[in-house]
Amino acid sequence: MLDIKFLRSQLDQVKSALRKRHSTIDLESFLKTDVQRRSLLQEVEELKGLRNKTSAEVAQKKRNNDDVSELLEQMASVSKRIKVLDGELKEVDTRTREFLLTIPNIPHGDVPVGRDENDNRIERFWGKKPTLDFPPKEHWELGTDLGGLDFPRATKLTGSRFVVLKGWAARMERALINFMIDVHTHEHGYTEIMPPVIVNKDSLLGTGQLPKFAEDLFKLENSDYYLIPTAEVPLTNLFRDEILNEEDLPCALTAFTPCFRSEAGSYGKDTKGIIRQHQFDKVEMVRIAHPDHSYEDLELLVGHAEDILQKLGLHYRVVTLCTGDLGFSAAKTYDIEVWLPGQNKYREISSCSNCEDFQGRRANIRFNPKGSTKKLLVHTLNGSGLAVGRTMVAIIENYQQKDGSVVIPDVLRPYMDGIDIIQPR
RNA sequence: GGAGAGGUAGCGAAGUCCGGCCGUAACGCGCUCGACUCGAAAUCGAGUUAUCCGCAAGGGUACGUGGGUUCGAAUCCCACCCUCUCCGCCA
Repeated sequence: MLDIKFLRSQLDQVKSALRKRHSTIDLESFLKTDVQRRSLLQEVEELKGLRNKTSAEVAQKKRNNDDVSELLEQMASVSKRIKVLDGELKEVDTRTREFLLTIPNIPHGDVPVGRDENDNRIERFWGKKPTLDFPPKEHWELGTDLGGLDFPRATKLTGSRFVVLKGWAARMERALINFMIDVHTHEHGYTEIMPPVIVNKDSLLGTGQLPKFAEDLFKLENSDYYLIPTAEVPLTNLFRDEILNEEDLPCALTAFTPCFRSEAGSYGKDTKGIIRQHQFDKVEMVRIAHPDHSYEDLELLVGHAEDILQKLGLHYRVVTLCTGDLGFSAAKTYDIEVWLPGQNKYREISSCSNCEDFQGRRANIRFNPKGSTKKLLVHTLNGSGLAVGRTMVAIIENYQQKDGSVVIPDVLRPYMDGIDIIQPR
């Protein structure tokens, strides 16, 4: 959510930011509502001031046994008027708030202006593509042949875009989760959290999934509960409506959770394999940061995600998302794209964002700066560290051998009973 | 699911029966500053809600949420939400 004062005073800047995002939000009619709101507010506040003053007078006169009938008569009509105006004001207030909740964040000045992923800026590469002296296979073919991925049965159990992991694949999923969490907690200074994976509406409003993106979520019937699309939601909302101490910043949290996405509007995309599922595992990192240092924190965060890929020996590149590709709540986002030889493509495996105070304002997360009584909004950052299923895809495709076997990366072997290779049956 | 208790500032909590002199909200804790001290503890003193409109002066709002009664509601009435305790059920 943007600061309404900022919106009023820096209208041109906001308009230009929205244009860069290719957003078609109508600010003009909103501003008219805002003017209306403020004039209503002034009128009703004046009347309430009068009412309060007169009420005190009534109390005083009654104590002296003076006649108050005239005052009571006057105030009856004032109160009626207040009730009418309060009703109008409430309606306008609701509209204002709902509108503010639909405006996306303003991109950071460093973010390249562009339309879609083709305009993203490549920042750096790490590692090299593996040299394979045979035509590489895609992960679903290898995974199925090796008996680890079972798509038909997942379809039977549930439907499309689900998978059953079996044997070594189930084991690798669990190994990856433990490996990632261990690195983040032992080497990167994160505190591990096991949050609920079902959250309420306020939490989703706080991080920006609602009200605009309800169709992307799974909602539970007969309640206002939703399955989380990412652990960013529970981790960031841990501090909703709280006031933190300045010395507790930055607060770094990590969590493994399953994530649930309806994937509405992605019907033709990635229908094969486990790249795009309705349910997937992810290790998430969240940082609640001091506003003066949040961009340093963003570099740390993306570095922590990169470290996982480096330890696994997977080639990747880092890109800065352009304005057209940027998510709703983010001011700046780095995507990490891992190389997939089977698909002959770089694919997103982590997304690391600084939301600045956008979520902080929505979720009302503040901190107490030393030597000041004024409470300030925190900056919030989140990043995958990493998407577990996609990491398995990357391992399968990058470490595949000519005979269809898959070598296990060194760092993962202690997590898999020392297994060094998955052999075809 | 049943019974009971509760929701007031950063935290705990008084106030609710009996509406106005109680929301810049008693009292306690915490926090900040100061005094004492070589320093600290203890003690003493001062300060400390948030938010909105307004250039300002000033004013408004908020006692879980939403309604109602009233000139006036933390306080009375109605509905709902949440938390805790006990009972039942349950991995």
